[in-house]
Amino acid sequence: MGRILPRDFFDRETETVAREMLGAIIECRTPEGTAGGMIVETEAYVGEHDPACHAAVGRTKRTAPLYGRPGLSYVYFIYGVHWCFNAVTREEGLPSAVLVRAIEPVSGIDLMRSRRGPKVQGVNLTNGPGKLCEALGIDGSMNDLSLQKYPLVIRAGESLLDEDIAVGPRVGITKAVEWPLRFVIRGNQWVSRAGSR
DNA sequence: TCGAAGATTGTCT
DNA sequence: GACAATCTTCGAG
Repeated sequence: MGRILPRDFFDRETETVAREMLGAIIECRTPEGTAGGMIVETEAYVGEHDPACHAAVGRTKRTAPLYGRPGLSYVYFIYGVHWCFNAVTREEGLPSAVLVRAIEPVSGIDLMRSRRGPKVQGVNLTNGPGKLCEALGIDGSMNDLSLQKYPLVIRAGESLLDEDIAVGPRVGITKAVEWPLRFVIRGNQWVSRAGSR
């Protein structure tokens, strides 16, 4: 298993971090056990000038971690049903983050299956922001934590070539949808398909 | 204090 | 493909 990505890794251009997070391993340790997966899909949210970013409406109690140090987690509850996990990037005062939209299970797969339920099969285990959070056991208690220590860490994975990475418009939002800030591993079957209709 | 909207998912048609 | 579920946050009254 690779080294834990240092805080410096996140203290760069958000698009760069989003691109290089592909292939990295996210690992979550809970009392029930440890589960981890390779990141195969990310989206960049780049500050107050990005109308789709939560920070576009200004600093609130909810978006406070976005304004914090690079390398923090930002976990938020959406639609009253699902959690979404982000890694905060850039220096303090510039609120941007990378949304992890899909992972490929690597470890603790039985644990993920038991959390997601017996009916869930195949790629449905983790091919969406809400799904991967449930599978890994991420919830509100994981918000605003350092990603350099447990329970939640991101480890270096295999390095990818440019031709392994596809860039496209973001998914599931209503503002600035056409901005090419979505990064996926080309051809990976675990990539989320939400919104690709 | 109330109403509206949201970086989604599961289920039904 | 369409729609409901369900909660947190924000802005208006």
